[in-house]
Amino acid sequence: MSKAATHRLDETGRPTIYDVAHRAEVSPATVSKVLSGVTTVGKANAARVLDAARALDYRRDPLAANLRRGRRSLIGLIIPDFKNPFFGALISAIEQCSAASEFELVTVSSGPSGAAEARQIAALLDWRVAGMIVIPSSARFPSRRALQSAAVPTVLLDRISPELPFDGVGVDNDVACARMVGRFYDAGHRTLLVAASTPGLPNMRERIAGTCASGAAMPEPMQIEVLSCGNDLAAATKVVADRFAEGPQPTAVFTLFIEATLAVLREVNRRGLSIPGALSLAGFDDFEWLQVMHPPVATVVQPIEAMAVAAWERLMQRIETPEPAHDLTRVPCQLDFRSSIAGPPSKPRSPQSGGPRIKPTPQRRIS
Amino acid sequence: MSKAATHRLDETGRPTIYDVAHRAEVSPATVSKVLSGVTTVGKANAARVLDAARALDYRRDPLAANLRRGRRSLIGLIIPDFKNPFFGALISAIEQCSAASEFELVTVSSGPSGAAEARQIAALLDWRVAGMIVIPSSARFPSRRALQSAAVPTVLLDRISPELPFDGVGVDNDVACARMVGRFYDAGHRTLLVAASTPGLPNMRERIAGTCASGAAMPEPMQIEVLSCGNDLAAATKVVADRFAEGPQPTAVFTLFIEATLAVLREVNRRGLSIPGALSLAGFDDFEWLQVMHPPVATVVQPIEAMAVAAWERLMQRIETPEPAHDLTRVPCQLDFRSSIAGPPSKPRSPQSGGPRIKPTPQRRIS
DNA sequence: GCCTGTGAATAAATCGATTTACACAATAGG
DNA sequence: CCTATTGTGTAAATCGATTTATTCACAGGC
Repeated sequence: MSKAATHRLDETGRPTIYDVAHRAEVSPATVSKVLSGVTTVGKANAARVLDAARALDYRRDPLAANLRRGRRSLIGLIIPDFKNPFFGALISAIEQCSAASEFELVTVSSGPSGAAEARQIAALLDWRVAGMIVIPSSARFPSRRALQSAAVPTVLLDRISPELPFDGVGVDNDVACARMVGRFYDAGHRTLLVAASTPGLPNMRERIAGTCASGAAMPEPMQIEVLSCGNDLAAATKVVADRFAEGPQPTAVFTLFIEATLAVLREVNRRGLSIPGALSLAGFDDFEWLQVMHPPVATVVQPIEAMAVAAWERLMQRIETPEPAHDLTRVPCQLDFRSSIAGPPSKPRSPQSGGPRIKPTPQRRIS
Repeated sequence: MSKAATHRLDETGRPTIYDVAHRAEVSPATVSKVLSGVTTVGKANAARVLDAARALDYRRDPLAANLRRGRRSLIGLIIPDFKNPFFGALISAIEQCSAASEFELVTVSSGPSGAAEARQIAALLDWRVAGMIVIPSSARFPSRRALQSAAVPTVLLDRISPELPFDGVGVDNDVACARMVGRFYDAGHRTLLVAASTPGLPNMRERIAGTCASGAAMPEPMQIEVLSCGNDLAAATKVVADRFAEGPQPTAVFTLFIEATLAVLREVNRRGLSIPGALSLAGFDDFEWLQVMHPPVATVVQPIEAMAVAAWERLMQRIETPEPAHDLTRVPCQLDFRSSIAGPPSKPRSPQSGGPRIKPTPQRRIS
């Protein structure tokens, strides 16, 4: 009682549970019970507490509440890079899941190179998050030990691998790539240049594997060349430029990450190549601007919403049942075959001349 | 002592300050002092505490620490939309500032429509953040009262207005737009279509005002038409399409937000217009993909890094000196004049013909 | 009438750190 | 030699909530 009285006076003005208790003429314990929905409280008292809380505009201090109770009310989300709108869309979708739940979402980034990953995970563990969704920055995932020993429910997202001892949600990279390769094949291509990032990311490995396997399995096996383009746009631009300058001119390119797509478009521009006349192009990851290119670029469309929902639900499961199973969920990608893929130039030509023109095929999206 | 002993056994394994104290054979108070850098501790004891902390891999619980001490160690950042890479880059830059400081950054979004703004701000206030950086979702900014009465140091970013009682950091929208208008004028344009979002956002108002004022101030005043395109891509696409279908064919378009730029590019595509032959185009906000368009699109480049640094420094100032001044900082934009701006078509044509057409098939700049 | 069981409410302990107030020793000053 | 001062260290209170253990009243069973 004196606690409430003194407190009410010296603090900046936020009411505490003691103030509410005082006004409702009950004990702080009763207030706590009412506010957290315990049923062993009389109807009359519950109503008085609710009134008092409303009247004082009381909001519980999550610091104190979380400190006392074991389980915490935060979910941590770690993404590699805020600048990549694919991750942005993922955050957005996960945030929507969290808004409908009792948890609050905290998003931090590990930096494109993953330098901050361990630090950020440690910080989130310090805050005693109830669970984490992580897009790992590398296949080795050095923070795994910390996460395991902290026994925090964790779901890996997008870059998942069966070797890591966590639940995971990703897309069917191999299948999607295989289907895109099939499209190149059907259009008549027998050679394909694949622009990958530094292999080592699990999803990238799957994409490369799916692409190569599919190409090799064709009735007339394709000749597939994989290019390691690094992680960022600058590196990819250089690698792509070098490849176009040196090797035999590619007639079909499949870019496995968005920076590579940009890099190829730059090079195509620089050389004045025509798409799909001289070069057919398809890319992983879809963005609106790819549809306003000339011609629109065919892409593998990742099911962002479905990934977010799957990851969230899996995490909620693990929080309720903390058995450390590790299941991998695969969400199927869509392919959007736009007019950037056509047949190869009928004859080998000099790079400048372009190739045969075909009229743009109507856009269609298949599941 | 018994506290430490019991604790060490039943808990999941995180050492507390009592464990460290026990191991270093000092009191918890001493440990706390050493760890927070108080100097009134003997060298020998300090060293022992540090050793013990390292040996136990002790990490302080920020919940307990923040609960006890008045000031908190979190900075809240509220942005409208994670999907917009401009905001993504801003988050990234601010995160770098925070990494070099003692504060941790928590980023949440208010949703493109701002529906969640009040809720998110209230939640951050519950967590007793030390300060906030907010990109308001509307000019009215209904949360201002809550922020003021909580007396939390706050810096508004990007969408700032002298009417709001907070410090603010933004760009020189009017100047940048005026300069871009000058470029159109110099190229020979005397009419200009301006694609704005729903006016009401302070930055958008400034852009419109700067554009109109500059156009009117030219030796031969320009005729400027402002189009309200809504907030999202779908709305902008429709408004732009309607305008191109009905009015006199525009020969120069200045898009004041990125969705409008995309919408215009879509429409240009659909109609097979040539840029800059039939239509000159410039846009606010720069992204890498705008450079791989045909031709590359001229843009106003916002100084993202500088904005982040300015906002961070201003916030740090306000946290140290909590006087509720409200200063507005303006960071200058750069203009990147790319080849999407040229002279207007030499003769006016009928709306149906829409100026010179090019084939919808890709046509690169042949060097 | 007495004992037991149940529902409702509270006092007090607790989470893990910080801070205040005080104790104790060593040094300095007179 | 005694007191004031300074430098170090600790016991205990505290932040604001939750939870445990306990009290109290009342109803039912024998």
